[in-house]
Amino acid sequence: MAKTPINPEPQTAERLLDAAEQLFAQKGWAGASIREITQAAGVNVAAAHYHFGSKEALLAAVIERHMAQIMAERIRLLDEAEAAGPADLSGIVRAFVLPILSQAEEPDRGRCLLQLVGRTFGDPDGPWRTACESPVFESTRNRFHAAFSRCLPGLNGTQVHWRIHFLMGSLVHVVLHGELISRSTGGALDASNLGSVQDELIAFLVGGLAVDDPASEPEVCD
Amino acid sequence: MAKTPINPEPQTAERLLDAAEQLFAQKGWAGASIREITQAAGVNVAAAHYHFGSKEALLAAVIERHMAQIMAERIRLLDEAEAAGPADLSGIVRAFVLPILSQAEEPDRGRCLLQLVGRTFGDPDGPWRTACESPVFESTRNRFHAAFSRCLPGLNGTQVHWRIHFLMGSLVHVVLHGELISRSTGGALDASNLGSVQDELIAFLVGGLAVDDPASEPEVCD
DNA sequence: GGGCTTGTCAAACGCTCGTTTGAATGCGAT
DNA sequence: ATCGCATTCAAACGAGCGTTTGACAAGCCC
Repeated sequence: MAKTPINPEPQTAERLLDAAEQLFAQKGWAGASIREITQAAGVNVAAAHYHFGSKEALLAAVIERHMAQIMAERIRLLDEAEAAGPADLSGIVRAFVLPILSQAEEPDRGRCLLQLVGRTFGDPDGPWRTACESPVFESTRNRFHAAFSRCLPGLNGTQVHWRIHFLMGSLVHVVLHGELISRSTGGALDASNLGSVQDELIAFLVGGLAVDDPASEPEVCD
Repeated sequence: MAKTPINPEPQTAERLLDAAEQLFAQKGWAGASIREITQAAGVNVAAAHYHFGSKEALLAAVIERHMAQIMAERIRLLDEAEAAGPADLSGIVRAFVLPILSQAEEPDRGRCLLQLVGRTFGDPDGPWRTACESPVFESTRNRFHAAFSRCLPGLNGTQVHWRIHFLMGSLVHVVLHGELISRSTGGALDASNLGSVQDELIAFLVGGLAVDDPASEPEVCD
């Protein structure tokens, strides 16, 4: 029961989680092997199964280790934004987006975790999908759906739902490929321009969320 | 030289491409095996290496088979939109988005191919990335960058570049997960509502692209 | 001390992987 | 008839996979 670590190396399980996080993010579920992970962690192959039971359970543990904390941070920011009455659209978007983006800033663990979770959306049936259907995700999504709906009275629930997913698409794309996108414009993605990219993203998302219901204005005008 | 097929089964290579497309899209690069693919195609394991040389080359052949055609369709629509003077924002977005979405409608091959390519963005270093850095992609991106820039005179090149990527994120997300998103609202994603989802997406993207430069208006107002 | 649990280790389990081989087949050209 | 070429096939290659096993060391409780 982990009363006191017995051996001189106290954190086998945590080092496994670290290595698994990084390698799953880099190579994907099928691409990263238990042997690679245990070797990177400097532990025996059997240790992974002893501590987690299976490769799949190891992945689930990696995701759960950090994702609930991001959801909590989202809720905290939303509470903060709604402290003085209903929040405006920009505030809700920031509460949704900033916990992800600030995690993406720290290159060591944060970005790996996010690439890992972002890959969830690209792997249709792997363990990723089921791992991300936890109630924490569900409740957070409901909370934000309500906040957005309050801010966008002209839209019905389905429309809000779709727009949240449009938002998530842009967000995931930036987290996964921000560095590559930035490099293709000539620059890097460091502290000097990361803030402005975040502002650009938030502005884009607010602009998209706030457009009028296309069904109510069938005419196209620029 | 494929003068005339000799054996009674005329298209071994094409059936391999079909099966590879579907299984790569379903299971990912490392998740789909040559044995699975050749079995689904009803051909021998060695046929894959005889016709394509390696698993990696097979994937490249799959991508190249359809992606250039989507790019050509994008350019065609953009030409059409610009036939009578500079196109408006909505017209450019439609030219960029519709070839993808209409492919996504046909469940047989189109959607598989798009899930396959969409996964490209989620697989950092696999053969996907290099396969999608072809000059066809490059030139199409440049063409649309110019069109968007003309439509958004208040933004510099880097801003336009980022906004195009925000757009691509939403687009890829919808293509990959449209069915799942739709199911989570209770309905399916069939012909009855697919058109409205497309309109919603285009409206969202136009709204996001058209927002003012956030750097020039530092104040937040809803 | 004698059990008992916890953790680690090397070794092996059966299996699937991508790839290669070499023989067999069908067909046009000489 | 004979060669050459294109194509297919069953079988095998070595490597790596996830997982299991059994032994062994170290601390706890009686």
